[in-house]
Amino acid sequence: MKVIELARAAGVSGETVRHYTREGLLHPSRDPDNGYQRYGPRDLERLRFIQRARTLGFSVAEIRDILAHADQGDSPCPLVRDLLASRLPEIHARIAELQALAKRMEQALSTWEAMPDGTPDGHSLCRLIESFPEPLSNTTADASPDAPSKKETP
Amino acid sequence: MKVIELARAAGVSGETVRHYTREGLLHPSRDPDNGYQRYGPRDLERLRFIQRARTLGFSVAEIRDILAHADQGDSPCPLVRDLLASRLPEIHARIAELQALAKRMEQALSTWEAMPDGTPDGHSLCRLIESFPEPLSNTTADASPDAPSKKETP
DNA sequence: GCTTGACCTAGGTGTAACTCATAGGTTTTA
DNA sequence: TAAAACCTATGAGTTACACCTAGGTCAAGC
Repeated sequence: MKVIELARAAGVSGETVRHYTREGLLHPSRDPDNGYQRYGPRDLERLRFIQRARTLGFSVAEIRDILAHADQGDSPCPLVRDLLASRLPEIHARIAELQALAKRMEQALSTWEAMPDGTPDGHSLCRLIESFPEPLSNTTADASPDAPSKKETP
Repeated sequence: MKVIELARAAGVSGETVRHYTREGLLHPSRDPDNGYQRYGPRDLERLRFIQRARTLGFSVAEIRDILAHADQGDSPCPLVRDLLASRLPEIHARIAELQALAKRMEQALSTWEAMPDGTPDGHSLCRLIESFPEPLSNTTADASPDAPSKKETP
């Protein structure tokens, strides 16, 4: 199979297949005549595995690790389970965040209906946003020298 | 105020303040003595506005536009409302996606408990993932020449 | 035989919103 | 006075691809 054939069989773009190959998730052989990448049915299985793992929230790098374990004959299952278990609470947190966001947006839109559309007065920028509660910030001071960072689904 | 002072007052990192400044959301003056950026209380208000807008799901570029409108004396409100209204369904879709993801993950973890932890047999990589339904793929063929793309909250 | 279109290669760029690093100058504090 | 904390500008790294360049390959139709 050539790139596009594999891609079509799995329902992804050729670029995606090339990307996974560059990233070391797929290991095609080479056609000695023209240097084209050649994939076999095992690669299709592998690609489908990748897709399922992606829908489970694994990053490409994590999937590469999982596949590397499996390629070495080790069971990747404990790794997979750990990753899954550690990610799950993050997902739930993200859902809660987004639900709060949606709520704020809906609240904003409905507040709007009660407000005139005109230019906001004086120094105010947009009441709609200005009247919103601030994100829970440590308004006073921050112990750490710099970077109060917050990462999401890494 | 210097960078860090503004940053601490708003509960963000100095880098973030510098980033917003580079991106044109904040317009500090310069200390002629040493070239340091100088922010005033208006910048703190502005930064807090930015934070609220970010929690409402606006991108930095969108906020720059909103602020530019307001700086010109135009009401940014219609712009804000349109952005809000167009983004809301995307947020809901994203929530649904994440909920489905969480469900799959939980299902995976509980399926696991019924399975042995050992090396998966033969050619299987990880039953846990392999036994999952494939993402709804157009397994047969794809009309478009390439790139079945899918974007999320741009 | 030749063109056309679909495909291939490698490599580089772009995306979002920062974060981190580099290299050197300044201010504050002990 | 020296170290710690901060400042400057600039460039690179992060994710998972998509897109582009520039040039090579291949099958089909004329």
